[in-house]
Amino acid sequence: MGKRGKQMQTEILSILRDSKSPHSAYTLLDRLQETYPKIAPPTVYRALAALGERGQIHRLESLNAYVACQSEAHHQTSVLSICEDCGVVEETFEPDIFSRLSAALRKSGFSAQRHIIEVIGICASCGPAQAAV
Amino acid sequence: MGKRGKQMQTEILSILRDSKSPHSAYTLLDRLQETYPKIAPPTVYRALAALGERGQIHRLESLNAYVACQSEAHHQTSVLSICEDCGVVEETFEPDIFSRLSAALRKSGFSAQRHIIEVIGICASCGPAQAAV
DNA sequence: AGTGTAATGTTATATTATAACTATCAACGC
DNA sequence: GCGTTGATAGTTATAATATAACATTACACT
Repeated sequence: MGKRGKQMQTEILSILRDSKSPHSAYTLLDRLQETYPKIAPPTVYRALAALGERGQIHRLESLNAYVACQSEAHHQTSVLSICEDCGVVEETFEPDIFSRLSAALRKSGFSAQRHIIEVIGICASCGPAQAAV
Repeated sequence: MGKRGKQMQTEILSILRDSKSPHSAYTLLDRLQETYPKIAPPTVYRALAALGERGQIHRLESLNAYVACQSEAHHQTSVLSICEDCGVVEETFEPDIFSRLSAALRKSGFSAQRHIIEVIGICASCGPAQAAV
């Protein structure tokens, strides 16, 4: 890995960590171009791929967008909850659910390799309790 | 809903039902164009949206692709397992998992509205047991 | 027929992602 | 040092997915 690649990964990670809402690859590209005017999409996608492989970011498949991993234990599969209202994404660890899921599928001979769990809803801050305040 | 819309939905549903693997919107567009040479992407996306609302198809968020719902009970949320090898998608119903998931998130004040569960792995037909045959 | 509304058609374009090729650079043997 | 090699990064172009915006048609009601 060259210097430039690392640099981009660090920048992207820090942008993602500064916001709890997801960013698309092109939002990141725009942000990076403020500093590095000439970078192109493949640079961003390469950095995202490397960060993803190390478990430092998660891709939200339902949004085509990316968030920083909120845990120290990267590579632990997590549930991503997405607030429809404010866009905040939270990460929850429910290892039980993943093992039950794998077990259920194994009954029909399916061998699970990767789980995607995303839940769309309304977060605590945006929920009805808060609407009344 | 006009006649044409229904027609497209029926065609799409029948294409999806004829194959256990997912189709992208543009694959469907190509297929439909064999019969209706002039249709454009919005026609396909409108039909997919209507089918989705009625629970007759599922969108695979991780693949940007669509499959027919395999159950009679549409709108029951399901687990979609995707074989990395042959591409077959199976639908499994695990209501327990969804309720546990909602319950877990509710603890932190999140109110779940829609669950996306996709599991990538190797199906029974492609698995190691079969590789040996 | 005339009017209003919803569905459909059409054109254009936005958004997301990757292929394919070129250039750079660092490590290594000579 | 010098060329060779292999990996990384840059560049250009384009593929793939999705929707905005507006025009047209069909249809229900009077």
